[in-house]
Amino acid sequence: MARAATTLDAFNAVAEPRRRAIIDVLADGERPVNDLVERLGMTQPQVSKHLRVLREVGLVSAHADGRRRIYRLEGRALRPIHDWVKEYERAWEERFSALDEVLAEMQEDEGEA
Amino acid sequence: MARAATTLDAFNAVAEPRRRAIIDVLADGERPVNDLVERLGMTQPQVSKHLRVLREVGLVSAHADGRRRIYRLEGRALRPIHDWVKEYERAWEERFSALDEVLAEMQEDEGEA
DNA sequence: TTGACATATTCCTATATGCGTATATATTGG
DNA sequence: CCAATATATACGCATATAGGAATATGTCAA
Repeated sequence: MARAATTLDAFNAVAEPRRRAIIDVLADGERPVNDLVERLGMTQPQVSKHLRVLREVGLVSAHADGRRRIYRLEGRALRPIHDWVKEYERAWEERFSALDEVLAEMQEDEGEA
Repeated sequence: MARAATTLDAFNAVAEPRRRAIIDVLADGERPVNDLVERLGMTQPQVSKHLRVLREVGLVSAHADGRRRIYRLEGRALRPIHDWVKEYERAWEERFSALDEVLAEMQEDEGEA
């Protein structure tokens, strides 16, 4: 078996640094392909191919504007990643002392009840 | 060129679902390899190989305990992922929609007036 | 229609993968 | 030392990749 497809989910799509770079640029607003090409210094086919992957996992959407295609970030597709990794946030937030952790958990339990 | 190495960074290491599963189990506390094997229903070599990848990106550490090796989660290696994805959090928190933001600001201004 | 522009797709190749199976490398108990 | 246990590594395989180059598709302008 080979590695999972990049188009399997956001985790795989986003593992590629160039695709994260594209996402970061699109975070400032929608852009045509050529803008990304210039801004990122990658070749046009590469950008188009990366955009295809991002489209297939729902991370970007596109609409036509004349002969151009405007790409827009669909940030909510990043949510599964955020939700998963957030669980581990306290691992590096040392302000969560042992006591704080207990208190936080107690509050969480209350919230769930 | 092929895909980036899974050991390149946490993004790539974590793209594999089985490795996330290992991380999720280790979140409850350190465990020897065999525990992971039983708990996750994967073969022992597979677990060892996934652990190797996780070790190489600093996501887990290991120490010997007799003939066993106890693996521990190093959650702070997930921080780059968290930091990156957190930037996009408001994309799905609809309470931060553009309109809501404007309305909230107007109300704040009224209150101050 | 023709040509220029914008984007997508195809073909090629080297490469790293994840899994299975088999085997190597500790470490312990007797 | 030997056998048993625990883990790591090696080998073979099918597969999907990222990049480059070339080309196809689509759209506008005159």
